[in-house]
Amino acid sequence: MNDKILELESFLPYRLYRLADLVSREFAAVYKDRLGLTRPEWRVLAGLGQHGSLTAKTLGEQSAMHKTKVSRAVAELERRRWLSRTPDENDRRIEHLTLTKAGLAAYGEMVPLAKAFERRLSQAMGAARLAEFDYGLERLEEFMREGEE
Amino acid sequence: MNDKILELESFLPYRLYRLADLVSREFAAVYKDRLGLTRPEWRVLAGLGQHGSLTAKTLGEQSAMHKTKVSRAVAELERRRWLSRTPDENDRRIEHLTLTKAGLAAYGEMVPLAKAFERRLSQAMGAARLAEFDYGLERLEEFMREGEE
DNA sequence: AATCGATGGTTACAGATGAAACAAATACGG
DNA sequence: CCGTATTTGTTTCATCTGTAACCATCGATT
Repeated sequence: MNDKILELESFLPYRLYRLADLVSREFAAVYKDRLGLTRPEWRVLAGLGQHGSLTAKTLGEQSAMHKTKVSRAVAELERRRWLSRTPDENDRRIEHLTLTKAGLAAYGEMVPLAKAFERRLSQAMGAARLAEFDYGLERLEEFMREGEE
Repeated sequence: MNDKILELESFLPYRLYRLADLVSREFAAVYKDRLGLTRPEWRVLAGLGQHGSLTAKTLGEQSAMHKTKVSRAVAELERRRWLSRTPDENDRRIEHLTLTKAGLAAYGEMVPLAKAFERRLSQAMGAARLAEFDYGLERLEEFMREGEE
């Protein structure tokens, strides 16, 4: 092993990033073509579809997005009337975000597409392999989160 | 399994992207603090450090970057005099890019840091787990590349 | 209840990004 | 050769991004 040289193509951070980028772009094509959404917008839709109602802050945590991304994505979905804001009764800084009928319809359209996409990915590995891979992801996530706070 | 709902936190594309983003940011802090590089610049440095001399095109393929990113990163590293361009004798569209002394020094400084970073990641999983994980990455990469061309 | 720090969220700004248009050179079919 | 298509690389432009500044509100302390 030459330790003066780094093999980029087997460097874990690079491989991870490249794969994630590739996968993410491919999937982005789905919701972009279909619904004209950006990634932050898709994540907001996904977050609210899954949880029913969230504040901007919780939404950001739940979907790992910077608050400015959340703010802008929410504004856009509101403009389309795919979500609505309900002021909190006790804390006027907060608004509860909920999908409208139209938003739910869009979400309902995306869910099977997302699942189909994921299924294709999973099939690229076997089910057993996938479990191992998932576990690896988990360990890494956990490791990264430790170093944080 | 409710098939009307997608669990974002276990959705593979999302998990991959989130982890890659986290890891990438953390590592970016290293080369940013240390050398003031952006990610594209770091990749150019890494590509040339590893391969000695490349054209912009090859560099782009080798490091999975859009040609405009390559173009700009190369321009910046040239401005710093970390790399130099040598015109190709047979094809005047092409320039061969090589690191200067200063560029090599920076690369030499980064390699052990990169390896240390990767080692810490690897240790988050066992060695056996890592092999499985690597294999999973490979399968996914391959699968994604198939769908391409 | 007045003050002061923390919190939820938006906005302004500066930098990074990719699609598309571009320039310069080469390849290739007639 | 000539003209056209292709390749390499840069630039332009419109969009996306995060940092930092900001505003309004809340909570705790006095």
